[in-house]
Amino acid sequence: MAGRASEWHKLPVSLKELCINTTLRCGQSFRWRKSAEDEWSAALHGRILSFRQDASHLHYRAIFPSTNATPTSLPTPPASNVPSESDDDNTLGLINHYFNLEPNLAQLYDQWAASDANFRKKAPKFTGVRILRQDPWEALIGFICSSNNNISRISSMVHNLCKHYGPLIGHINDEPYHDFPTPEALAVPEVEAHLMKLGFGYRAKYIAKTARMVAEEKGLAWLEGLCNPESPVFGKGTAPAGEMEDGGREGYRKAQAELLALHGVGPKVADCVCLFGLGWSESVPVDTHVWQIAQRDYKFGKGKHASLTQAMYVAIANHFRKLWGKEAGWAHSVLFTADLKAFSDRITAKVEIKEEEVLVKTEPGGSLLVDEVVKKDTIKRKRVKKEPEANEQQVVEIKEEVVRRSKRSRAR
DNA sequence: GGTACACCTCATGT
DNA sequence: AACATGAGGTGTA
Repeated sequence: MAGRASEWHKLPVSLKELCINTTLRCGQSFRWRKSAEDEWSAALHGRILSFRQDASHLHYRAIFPSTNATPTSLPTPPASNVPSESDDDNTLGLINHYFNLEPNLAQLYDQWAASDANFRKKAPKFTGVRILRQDPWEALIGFICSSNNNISRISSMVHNLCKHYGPLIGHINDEPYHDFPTPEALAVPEVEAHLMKLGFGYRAKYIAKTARMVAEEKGLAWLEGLCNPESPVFGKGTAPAGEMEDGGREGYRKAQAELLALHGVGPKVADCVCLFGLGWSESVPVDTHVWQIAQRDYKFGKGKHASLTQAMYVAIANHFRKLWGKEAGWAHSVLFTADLKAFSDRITAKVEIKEEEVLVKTEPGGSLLVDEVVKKDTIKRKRVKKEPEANEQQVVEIKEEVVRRSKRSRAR
């Protein structure tokens, strides 16, 4: 049963300022599900949020539980952030906060482009990538799941956490949507064995330990206290965030250092939590992917036995901070996204179209090519041949072949 | 301090 | 069909 208030509203936003199709899929959040064509939904702050976007507007809808039950883990946004206008539940305030809509993104892109030729070259096809302001606890657990893992599996693991340990908020198309579980919910003794059974592998122990540590020892207030004071968990901050240095501001360095005490949290995961959950925009998480970018485009580690040591990690992060400044983590995320194979169609767009044309031409029977991104580096190509005359079974033959992206341009 | 190596699981390539 | 590799790493020796 759909809860209260499910009309669509809209907010004027250009695609250069926010592109949800990129931002919600680039691996900073693992919660968003496709609820319809060009529609993304997730349970957040005790409601189901859905988004669509066109060239001029972000369209949104909030569905609340039919019962006026107790609010979930996160506090209701303070009234100071309410832009008024029939927004008594402050969904608009939540959206402004979550999408981090305050900064002028086009201006930031210009700034990063001005100081970096590589950014200038790569960024134009990946405009509108915004750093989300996610809940710190959710970001922490999500990125603990990310070690030695890929986006599609991380997403399904996070989905499982919500499904088994998070409060049910509502349904869309009979699909249940759960909010993210609290630390307490994940601190119960059965969690580790259960997650193990759910296929979390060695991360089951990390999650169980970290949940207990936060729930019983450090407290959620400790985690939220690591936030950038200019960008607290919700609302507008007042306190200054400190002076920028090579290694980042003091608050960032402290947050990163404290997070390292948690099980399953190394430098990379800590930096992801800092950037995506705590509002420290200078945090530059260096994973194998960024390491490759640093080698390929910024001449790092070209030596013989170059490996991503701790020293190398810091050197790369510092280099990017010096290059792009206070929002280095943001700029880095744009380049990271540009390198994601799930988006590689944007790089090879022209080639793809040519291939299709050729294939259609060479098959006079009239065939349809449907490329869909199945996983990060593969696409599933369906060739659907249709009978010349229509009968009840239109699709006579469906061939599926899975091919590597990189090889495709040469194949055929 | 820097370097191997194991670690759960899943998908893909050989 | 078994085996290796890598996936947005971390903990340990």
